[in-house]
Amino acid sequence: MILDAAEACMARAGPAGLRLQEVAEAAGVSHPTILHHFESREGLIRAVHQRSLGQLREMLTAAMTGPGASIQPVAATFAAFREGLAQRMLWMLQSGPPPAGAALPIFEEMVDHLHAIRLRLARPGEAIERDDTRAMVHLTVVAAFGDAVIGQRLRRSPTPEADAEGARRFADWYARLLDDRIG
Amino acid sequence: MILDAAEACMARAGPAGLRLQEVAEAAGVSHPTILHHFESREGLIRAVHQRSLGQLREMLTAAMTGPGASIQPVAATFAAFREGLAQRMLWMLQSGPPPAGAALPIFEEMVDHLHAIRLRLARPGEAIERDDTRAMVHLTVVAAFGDAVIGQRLRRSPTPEADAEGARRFADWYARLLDDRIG
DNA sequence: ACTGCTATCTACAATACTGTCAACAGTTAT
DNA sequence: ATAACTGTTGACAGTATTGTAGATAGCAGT
Repeated sequence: MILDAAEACMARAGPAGLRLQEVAEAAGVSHPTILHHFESREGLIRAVHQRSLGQLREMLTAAMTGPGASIQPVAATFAAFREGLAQRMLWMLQSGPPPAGAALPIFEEMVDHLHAIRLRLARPGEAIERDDTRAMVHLTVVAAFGDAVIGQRLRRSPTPEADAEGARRFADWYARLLDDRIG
Repeated sequence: MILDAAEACMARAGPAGLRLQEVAEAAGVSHPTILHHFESREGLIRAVHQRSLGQLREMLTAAMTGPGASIQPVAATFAAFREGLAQRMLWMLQSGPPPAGAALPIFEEMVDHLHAIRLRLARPGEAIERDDTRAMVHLTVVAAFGDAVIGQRLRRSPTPEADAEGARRFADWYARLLDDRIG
């Protein structure tokens, strides 16, 4: 699939470093074939982003609606960002302004979701601020994103496996931190 | 200055999108002059990263050794990342493997610094885990990085000024969250 | 069978980009 | 003054990259 090949090439140098010849070779076609399907180099990049946007929504929705109140969803969010979501968001950011609206709706859904949980768990008379919930979700997203992008450089793990384990432990630690704040 | 021009050009498309002609024009010189000083395009990019590395260390040290136990340093860290530190780290990440060691020492210093504060504030008999401190610093760095890169897209601020204000409020909120955990 | 459509290819054109070269000016040392 | 060195430049070479054109093959509908 050409889009997969394009993503693989972007992994090396980002959207600006994408080369049609390279994508073509990776996809096992000639480069005019790519131009035939996507109009231009820019069109190919747009198509990659379009697909990424759908995957972003899918992965975050799955993470959010999983079992558990906080630990599980937070761990799933961190995992999703590590498994390519962060890189795709990065590529979209680096390709100029977002295609209108883009990722905001899913973020608002996450806020709604967590706020409902907090209201359900609240002790009678306890005030639950929506801004507070929004900040929690914001922190979770930026931390998951940041950890996916630079986390590996801060951990001094010798192997990728050890790094993945360290990332899991950090996500769990963070989930408990959030839990203390929620409960 | 050529390095400033190179950074300005990178701001558009990252290291992979850097064009010597473009840098030359921005710097007011011809492109062979750049090659004369930096050997090659790669050499120019390396030089930019070398300088960025020094600035990174400088900014984080300044943020860390500022007044206050937690609120001020955390706010300063977030501000530093927003003022270009995050973008420079991103460029370094996108230019292949780091030049050996690179940013780790400053991270360890931050852990030491915060851990000393925690030990000083600890009630007698209270156990302070170093791994816990490390996780706090890790969270602070990845969150500051993440907020600098994607924070603007999550806030729906109409103007850059409003966004900056929102970022400040979020940094304060986070600093208080950390304070509760420390104190 | 013929027509039109789609996907694909090879070959090519036009441009963009990096890096080299020889020349030139300014500065410093002898 | 002259030589050497440094920083700069325009012109150029070689290659890479995007995009175009025409030819070809497969396939569906008539």
